Amino acid sequence: MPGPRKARSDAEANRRRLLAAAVTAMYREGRAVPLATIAAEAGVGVGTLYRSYPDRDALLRALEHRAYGLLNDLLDDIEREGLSGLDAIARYLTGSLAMSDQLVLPLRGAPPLVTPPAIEARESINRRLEAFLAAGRADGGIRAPVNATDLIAFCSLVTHPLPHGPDGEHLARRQIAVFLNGLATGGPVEVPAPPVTRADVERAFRRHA
Amino acid sequence: MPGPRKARSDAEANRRRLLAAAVTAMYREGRAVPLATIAAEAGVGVGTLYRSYPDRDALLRALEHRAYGLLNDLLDDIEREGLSGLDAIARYLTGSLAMSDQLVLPLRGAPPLVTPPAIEARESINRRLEAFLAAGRADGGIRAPVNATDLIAFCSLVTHPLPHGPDGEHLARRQIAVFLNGLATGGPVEVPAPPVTRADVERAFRRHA
DNA sequence: AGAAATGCGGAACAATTCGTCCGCTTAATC
DNA sequence: GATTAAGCGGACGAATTGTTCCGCATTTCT
Repeated sequence: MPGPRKARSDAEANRRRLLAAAVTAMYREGRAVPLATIAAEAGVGVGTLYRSYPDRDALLRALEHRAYGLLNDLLDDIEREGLSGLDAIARYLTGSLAMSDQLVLPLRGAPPLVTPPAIEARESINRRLEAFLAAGRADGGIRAPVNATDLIAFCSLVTHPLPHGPDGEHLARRQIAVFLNGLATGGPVEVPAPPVTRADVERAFRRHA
Repeated sequence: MPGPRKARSDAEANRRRLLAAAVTAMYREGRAVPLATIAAEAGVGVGTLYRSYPDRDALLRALEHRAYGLLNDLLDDIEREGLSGLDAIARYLTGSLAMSDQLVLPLRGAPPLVTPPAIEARESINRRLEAFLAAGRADGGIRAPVNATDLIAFCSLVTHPLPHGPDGEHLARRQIAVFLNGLATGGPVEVPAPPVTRADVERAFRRHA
């Protein structure tokens, strides 16, 4: 019996190129970028794109999965360097920022993947960030009672494509710095519910054109 | 000579309905929502939409303009209440969050409007926030050397549509609280340039699928 | 090298979305 | 109420984007 032949090596290379092109094109033109553009920039035909990723969702899922891999790699590096507490978190945030063009789109928008590996990847990130927080609270570097979810939310915000100009990154670093300062203090982590009620908003809304 | 007749009153009402529908639909389905959907939800025909806003850009410009109006109204309220310093900023951020579904889309993406009224509106916001910051530094409530641009950037981030679920708003309030804590402290507002170099990113990127 | 199957490209077709145009409705005016 | 023109709706052709399909190139294996 002629067992199943090994997969062709060019297929995987193409998938890699497609993901890279997808992330770049989406970062540049938004999620709605035509799939044909992605294929062209990856240097492959549309057929190749559709074979690996039957629809846009499949592509986005693959990007999400890849983003988890990148973040876990970053955490590997941080742990390997022996960082913990606030330093580790600072490193995590700046590291995420540095590769924000690879992470941004996949991690916002559609509901998160519920496949076992994706769940495990998210839990890994969560677990490791919680460990940094616990260490920071132990050594006094972190006093605010935040949790890993808060960190991830902030990270997701600050790595978003920034308004305009190349000062975007500079601005993002300032945001990170203020956030880290906030973590270091013991102030409240909850702000009162919006003093502006829904009714107020609608009044203003009607007042205005 | 029969002078020019007064404009019909239904036209402006339709424009208002269109803007409201646009902001809602875009918040729900993203910027790329078909214009026909917006028209349908506003209860008007597409022709009416195109008459007032010849293309998508014109619509987005109108939304941006409206967003500036809403923010300046909010600042009016805050000043009328006699708030200043950190309190005023807290109010500004939570107030913006409360109407984030009205602000979000217009203020991100395309380059900002350069028409005189838009410029004046932005300068007004900037000026008033700088005044809050100055007051806060004077009364000691704010020690971080941030500027109005930093505030606006944070606001723009935190009012973005939140990942999922109705805890989104709760999460956003926690972000605001940490940010305010950060403002209150005198820590550095700059974090070192990313310790992860571009080369590192690309290595990780290649290592991963 | 030759055979077999895997994967590729991109033309062709289908589905959306855009934006225009024109006959009809309705508000403004007398 | 009659007149007038601004404004409305929505069908329709154009343009863009999504998806399939199949002949051909490439890789793997003998």
